[in-house]
Amino acid sequence: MADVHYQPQSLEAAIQKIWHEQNTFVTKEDDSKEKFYCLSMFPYPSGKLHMGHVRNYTIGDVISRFQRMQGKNVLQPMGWDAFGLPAENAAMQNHAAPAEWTYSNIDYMRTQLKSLGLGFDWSREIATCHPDYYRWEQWLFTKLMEKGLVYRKMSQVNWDPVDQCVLANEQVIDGKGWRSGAPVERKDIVQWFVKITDYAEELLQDLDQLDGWPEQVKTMQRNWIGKSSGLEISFPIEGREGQFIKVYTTRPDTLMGVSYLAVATDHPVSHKASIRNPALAEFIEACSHVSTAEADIETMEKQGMDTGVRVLHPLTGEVIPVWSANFVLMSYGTGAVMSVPAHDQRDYEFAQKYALPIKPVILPEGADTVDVSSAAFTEKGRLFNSGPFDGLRFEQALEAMAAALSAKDLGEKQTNYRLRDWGVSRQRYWGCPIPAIYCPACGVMPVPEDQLPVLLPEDLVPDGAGSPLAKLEEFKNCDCPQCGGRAKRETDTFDTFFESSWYYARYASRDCNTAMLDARADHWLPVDQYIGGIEHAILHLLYARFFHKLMRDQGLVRSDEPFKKLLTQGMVLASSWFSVDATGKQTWYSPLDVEPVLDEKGTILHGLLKSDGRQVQYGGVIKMSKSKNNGIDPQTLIEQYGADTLRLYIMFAAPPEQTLEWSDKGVEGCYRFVNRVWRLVHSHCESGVVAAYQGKEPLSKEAQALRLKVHETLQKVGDDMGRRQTFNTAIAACMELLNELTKFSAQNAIERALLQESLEILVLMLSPMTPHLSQVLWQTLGQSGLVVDVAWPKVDENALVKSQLALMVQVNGKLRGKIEVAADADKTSILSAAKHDEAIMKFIDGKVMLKEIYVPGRLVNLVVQD
RNA sequence: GCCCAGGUGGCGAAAUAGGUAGACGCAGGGGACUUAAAAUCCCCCGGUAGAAAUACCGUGCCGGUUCGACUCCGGCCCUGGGCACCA
Repeated sequence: MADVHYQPQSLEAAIQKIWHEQNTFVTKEDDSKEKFYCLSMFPYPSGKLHMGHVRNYTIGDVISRFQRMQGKNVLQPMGWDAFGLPAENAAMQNHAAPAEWTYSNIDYMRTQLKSLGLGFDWSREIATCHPDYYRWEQWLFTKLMEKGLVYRKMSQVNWDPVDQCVLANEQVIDGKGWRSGAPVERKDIVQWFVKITDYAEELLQDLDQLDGWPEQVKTMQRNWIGKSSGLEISFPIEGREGQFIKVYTTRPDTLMGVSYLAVATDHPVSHKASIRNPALAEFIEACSHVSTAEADIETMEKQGMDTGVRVLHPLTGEVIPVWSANFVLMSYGTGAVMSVPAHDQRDYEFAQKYALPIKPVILPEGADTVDVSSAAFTEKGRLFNSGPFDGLRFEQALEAMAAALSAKDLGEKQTNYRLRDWGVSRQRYWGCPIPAIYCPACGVMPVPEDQLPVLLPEDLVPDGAGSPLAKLEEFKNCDCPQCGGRAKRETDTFDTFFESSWYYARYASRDCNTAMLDARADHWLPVDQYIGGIEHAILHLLYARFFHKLMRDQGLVRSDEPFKKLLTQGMVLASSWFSVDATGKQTWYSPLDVEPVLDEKGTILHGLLKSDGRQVQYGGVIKMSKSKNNGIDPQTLIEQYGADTLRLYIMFAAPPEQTLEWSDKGVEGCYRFVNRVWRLVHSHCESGVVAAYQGKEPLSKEAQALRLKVHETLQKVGDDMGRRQTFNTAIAACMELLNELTKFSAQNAIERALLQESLEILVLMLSPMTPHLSQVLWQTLGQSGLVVDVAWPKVDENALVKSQLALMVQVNGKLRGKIEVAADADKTSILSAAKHDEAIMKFIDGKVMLKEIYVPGRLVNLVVQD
């Protein structure tokens, strides 16, 4: 035959050209077909595609193509989460405007996505930094202002005293600013908040209708929302008539065991007390040098100091000290907690450290003493040491305490949420301007609709010392829309989660310039399949759910939830290598430049640099990142093996939810497979294509077995790709089938027709993963048209009928043999066959049979007395 | 610290509803083809004992439920993700 070699580079470019010319993936609303909206999380345009993107978008593309072959009208859009911090950092480095950097990154990454053969509808492309996009979130925000769903309040940020700017949590390293190295300070500034807590209950309840979401993600969101019920209790401040410290507790049953109150270091009580207490002032100052990140606060050493303030127990009048403590957060609840060391472990440790009293008031069920000599007793039980409440259990105690407190007007039952309102202000330049105006005469007001959008000037270059917007007079100064006097514009920009909270809806109405969304949004929404990293399980997905409800209540969409089904993909990892120089500085090397050295068991000892043979240390298999220099560039692989091989490997190496460890050798294995498919199709077609076997003519035993395998595989692959979404096992099944097909040699015209049928099915099954290869081979097999428009092949039930079954036979649960039985054999004859099998008789001879178990189609277990 | 996952051969993994542990692939070993190499094709490949048949052990650790546990239950260890200004 003419030697036709597999040349992915030219082949893939040619197929991509056809898709482009025929507008293959441009999607229109079409009521004659079931719609399927398949969405992958849009990328931040960081410069170039990384493997995590490749994985995300390949999964989405495979699902999209599979669903299209099921006859659905598939929408798969793509866009750019284009505002954000990295653009400002790059701008500072290159002394260029973030806009320029962002747009050129977008252009490059778009060509990369196209070279992967992803079937996106590019006519719907969105970049969130474009005014046509962000004007609508400004508009929605002004509507929320009118509805009272946003407000301003003081809130803490990480402040770099040298660079005079607000730092993101990730810019605080060991309590110091990443650029200046100065210890961070906490600073209170006025910021905008959106009342997500007004929707807390609905966000919680509606999780129950998200059947297509992983349980794990729903659990995380439930815990994040953190609904609890308890009491809010007021402790009167001694000597200050009419003043109280309010606390919220979920354990009111322990109220009689309170030994102190703990308030945040930035609680008004702390501040007031510190005025005449230099030691306390110093303590509070010291505590202010910790980042605002909860993980930092929760893991630091618990410290506190007596404020000297005293409160009265609301029921007994007992005098209770008030401590200022670094682990109490002002932004949580009331910024104060009641401490019961006997029944809370953190309070216990704190009390031990500062020699505060530990008063047990709860007994374990059925016991008459409680041991708190080494740890708190944190379970619920029966009250004692609690005066009139002795003997009560939790529920009764809650009611009784609530009644007693409410009689004195010092407490009431309350439902609380851990969820806090969404702080959306950022003191940054490269973001969407918050559309608000401050007039000295008229106050704070939204920018009127006819003045939207508030345009972000795109030519500014940040210098690291605060937001350039705040320094730009022509941006800042404006006229008051009410009185016409001089006014100031808000110079903060939105949290970038704002943009990513509604982009999924805008794709449907992306060219609408009269409204945020139009009727097409309800045609496509909700998203049928959403795919993205597990790291977005809480924040992004919760904010997007919230935004959807805000848009619904604004009359923009009808559905309650944006994402019907969610697939959370795992990260892409690679091995890492480093060396340490005399000063302790680590240098990281690309895994491509290192030859691992193994011991005889295969454990990695160290590596040798391919360049000069220097020894380097193994840093384990970790997330691909720039800082660890262990990223693998997808572009190189596309050039070397083609997009199909890369796509196939990334889908084969692990199930989508799991982390994926990169292996160059694994890619080669997939390349071999692709080549084998190529060669088998060509060697079959060498002697001409034939019509596929239809299941009519009788087949030889071998041919029948092969056809069974083909249709079993088809059944499995359809199930794996559709219901199970385990693409790795689908590909493994295709590999098994290829192995069988390679061994089979067609002896006559009927068997050649069978091979034709088998190859057509194989090519179609693989097409979601290897769309270019399949397209070309489809034509080689004598077919015309686009594979993506071919209907998914149907399983021939007749091909699945088996006459014989292989059953495992166990004795006392241990595998001892196998038997072949007729497919329609009954239980009695199967058990008898098992008992008369030579291998089995050895194990049951002369023993008392206790039980005979037959699991239909699977196994026999004979239980005998030992 | 808190919340959520995961842990199976030398490696990535499979076992879908409690029923053959290790499919498929990688690496490795042996062979065929070749002047040779590459490519390709075939065979072997969890551990221990054994020439083999086979037996025993084996799914992070300890214990439990069951005729039968990678799978269910209780406790522990380790690794990863998130923790509200990275996206």
